[in-house]
Amino acid sequence: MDQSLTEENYLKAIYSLSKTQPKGVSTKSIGLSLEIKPPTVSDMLKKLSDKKLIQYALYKGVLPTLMGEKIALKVIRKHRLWETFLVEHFNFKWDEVHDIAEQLEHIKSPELVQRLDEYLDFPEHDPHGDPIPDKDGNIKIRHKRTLDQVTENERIIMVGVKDHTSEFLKYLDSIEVKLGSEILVNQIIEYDKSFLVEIREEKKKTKRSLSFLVCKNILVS
Amino acid sequence: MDQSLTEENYLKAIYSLSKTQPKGVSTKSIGLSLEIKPPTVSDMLKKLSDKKLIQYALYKGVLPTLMGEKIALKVIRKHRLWETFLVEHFNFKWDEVHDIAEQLEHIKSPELVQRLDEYLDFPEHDPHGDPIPDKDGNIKIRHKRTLDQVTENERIIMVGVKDHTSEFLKYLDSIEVKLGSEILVNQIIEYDKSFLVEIREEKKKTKRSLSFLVCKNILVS
DNA sequence: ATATATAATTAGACTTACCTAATCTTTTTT
DNA sequence: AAAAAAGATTAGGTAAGTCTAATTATATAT
Repeated sequence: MDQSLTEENYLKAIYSLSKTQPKGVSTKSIGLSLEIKPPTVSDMLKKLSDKKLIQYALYKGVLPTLMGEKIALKVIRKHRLWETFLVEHFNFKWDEVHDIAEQLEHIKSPELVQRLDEYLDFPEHDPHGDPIPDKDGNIKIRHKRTLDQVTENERIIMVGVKDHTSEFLKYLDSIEVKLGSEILVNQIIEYDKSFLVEIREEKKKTKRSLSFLVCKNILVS
Repeated sequence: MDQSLTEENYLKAIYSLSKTQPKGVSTKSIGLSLEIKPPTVSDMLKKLSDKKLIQYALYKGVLPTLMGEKIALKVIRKHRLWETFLVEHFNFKWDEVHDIAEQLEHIKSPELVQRLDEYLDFPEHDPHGDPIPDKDGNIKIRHKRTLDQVTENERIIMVGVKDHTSEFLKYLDSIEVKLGSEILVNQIIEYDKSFLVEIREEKKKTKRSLSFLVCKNILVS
């Protein structure tokens, strides 16, 4: 009945990749995402398919079944709840929690998840702005724009990141861009598509130049 | 450098058993404690011995080395800190936390343990009265009496349990005996060595009869 | 449309952690 | 002190999850 830690990781990866490969997730991309060689992935796909957790036909990409998706969402729920917990109660920074949550997400105890959710007062988003699935696996995927899609003179709010690496998150810290920051796009430089913006906090207003790559990884609404 | 989850469990079991088998822990008892068959235990003993985590000679009992003991104490520390956390902050009962802590104790993050310890304000005892090793692995093992060793008319304080099963803990709940309860031994019945006691709480005083077996599993000071 | 490149799978092997059956050692009993 | 019992180890095997090398299938490019 229960999945192994490894199976959970595969399902999570397949679920996430299916959002960008909706016609079927390739063996190769799963391997890249989990740092596992393709033949190993192939074996696991067979296994997950036998368990009816993914749809699989030889040489075609895979997609989670309803059951598989449900399991993936449970793991993602736990991951994001723990990240929220670590930041809100243990004073970790948003770039420090991923690896720990990667372990905590596999703790098996529905009761614990319930208490955690209550303790956090049923949060809807984790510290990176990602939505937290509810206990039935319902997730609100609001289709968000990235900052690079915003036009000149728009005023938007930073609501999430696409790149979750500690490197990127620390960079955002250094330029004082955080969830909830108000960003005014003053000018878009044609040449390199970089953005001149004004970041407005409580009292402070700061002018910054943001590269195209950085803009591509900032979610706004 | 790092131990596997399995190795950690063996070291923890060996450490604990060494307290009652100080001349050497038998293969059989390790197997019983971990519910693993002796030949499997033998294999692991060889492995742990190669890693210099236990002292081992064929057909003799084993004991942890300094390094092995240090690792065991780290795991025990995490287990007891998590149990404390679950009871104090997530409102679990003392009989519900063991299995969850059994999983949480293997989370690898020294930083997390440190924050957990701080969050709990550096507790010295877990919800069952067991001492929590400090971050250097120092543990205060106070040699405590069990209730059956107390003489008539003594007044003592309940400070721990020897039996950690949910069954026993729930029984104690049902008779309202908890850590810190004041117990007055009124009479010891010769025939079955049961104890007639008075349990004193804030306002209430309750008379109870406790069987010899129950007394054997209650630690007092 | 065929050749080439890319991707996926199969075949065979390794490690960890487990097992049973058989053997060897130590302890206990008579 | 020898026989019996208990305990520990060795031998050989299994399942999960990984790998490399070889093969097969699909996609791409002339």
